[in-house]
Amino acid sequence: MKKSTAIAALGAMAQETRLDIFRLLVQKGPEGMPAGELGARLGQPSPTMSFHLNQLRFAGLVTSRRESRSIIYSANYKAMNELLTYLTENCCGGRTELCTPAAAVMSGGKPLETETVTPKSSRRLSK
Amino acid sequence: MKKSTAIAALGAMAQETRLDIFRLLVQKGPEGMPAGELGARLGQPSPTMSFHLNQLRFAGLVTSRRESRSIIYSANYKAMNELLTYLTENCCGGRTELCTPAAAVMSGGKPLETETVTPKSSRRLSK
DNA sequence: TTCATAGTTTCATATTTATAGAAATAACGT
DNA sequence: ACGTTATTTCTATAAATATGAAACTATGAA
Repeated sequence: MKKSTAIAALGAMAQETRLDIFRLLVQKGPEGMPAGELGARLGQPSPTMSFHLNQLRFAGLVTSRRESRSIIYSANYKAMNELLTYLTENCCGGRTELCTPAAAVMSGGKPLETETVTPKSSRRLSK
Repeated sequence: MKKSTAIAALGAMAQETRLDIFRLLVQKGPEGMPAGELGARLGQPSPTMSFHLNQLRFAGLVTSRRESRSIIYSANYKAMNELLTYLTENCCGGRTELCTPAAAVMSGGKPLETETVTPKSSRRLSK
């Protein structure tokens, strides 16, 4: 992975709404989630969502596909994997063991605490 | 690790000069490196360095100590470890194996390619 | 003390990023 | 063709970030 790619990915993750988006998509799996549902869950207006989704897309962290009226976004696990690899290789000075996440050791660790996201504006999901 | 801490760390790394600084410090080890030498190696003026070093310090990624006239910065491996753990746990949806860096598997992998940093202004190091 | 060195802080400026209303576009049902 | 829904693009504005000159602070040496 090129340095510039890593910087783009880091910058994309370094923002609360985008980090929330990515976490939701990762939980959802390859099936993905439409932009509207993401916006409703995070309590963000659609232009704001569109902006952040674009940032994530340019950074290669999510992919999108149209499905009838909706546009479905999904997490790109490969990109996240490559980012973690980059950080591990480049920012742990050979001393890989010093920076290796605990989770990696116990393969099949705890199943991700689902710390529910609090929407800013309370808006209803799907009617 | 709190979400806000992770965002601060990601933001700190998402900038070329700061990523370069961190990589140099990680390579150097706990001994650390004075601000001046970092600036000389990266070809950045001191106020710029001071600014970026502060960002890294606020994000908890580096520590500093005064040693006579110099101020020595060192990488905080623990912080980087925690960031990687956070990303692995929160952004890999339980599917830890999908995002686990290869480097973590082959413990004691390749010793970090030292891709030399090109200084912007060609300035001499140490006289 | 005075001087040089190593760094920081202050400041002005330029650039980038974030937010959200209004308007435009796309896909579908009638 | 028309209305509805889903999302984007355009636009404006506010806020955060990056840069470097100039001024300031701390340390050690002459």
